[in-house]
Amino acid sequence: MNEIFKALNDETRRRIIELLKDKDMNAGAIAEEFNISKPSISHHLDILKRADLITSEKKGQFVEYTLNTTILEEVLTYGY
Amino acid sequence: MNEIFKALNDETRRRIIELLKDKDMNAGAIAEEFNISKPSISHHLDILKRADLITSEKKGQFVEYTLNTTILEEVLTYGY
DNA sequence: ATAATATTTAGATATTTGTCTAAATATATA
DNA sequence: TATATATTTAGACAAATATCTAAATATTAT
Repeated sequence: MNEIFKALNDETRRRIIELLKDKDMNAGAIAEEFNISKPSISHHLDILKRADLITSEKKGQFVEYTLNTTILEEVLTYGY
Repeated sequence: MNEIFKALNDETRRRIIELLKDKDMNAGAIAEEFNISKPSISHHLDILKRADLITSEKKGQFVEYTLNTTILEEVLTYGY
């Protein structure tokens, strides 16, 4: 749970989550949405992944990221 | 919303929230629950207050802290 | 095979954050 | 008023974090 709050404690990562609510996206497409270098976005994706908030799947040379809605539910029910 | 996630991104502050779910407490009583100096706890309380997660009321020489359940609800419905 | 594209890893750096001690402020009590 | 208790403020410092550039890895296409 610690990892989840840590992951959510960043505007960029919260925006990534919002993007993935609409549709799955690959790392490059996500990076294009920000004025931040690709390595930095990759780092954010890693933190989201470690928190289990997203999952990734290699598709050819791309890596597609998907929101893990199950874990988001867990946060939303935190404390009940 | 930024302030709220920031406030929740700390184990001590989350434990303070849990304590205040049970009952209102003054700063000293809260500090006793942790192996952390009072000034540090005061700092945590300040962060929780800025996030509107708790409120405080001076009662004599004590300062009583109360959980703001309304704002907690906001977090829990984040993203809907 | 070589070159191009997509992504991650490594290492460096500036900023933020949690903690402490010492001092300041506020209230209660003798 | 003087002293004790409760809390916060101020300033310092170490650890964590977000960012960058350069390099490494993986896949596709020529």
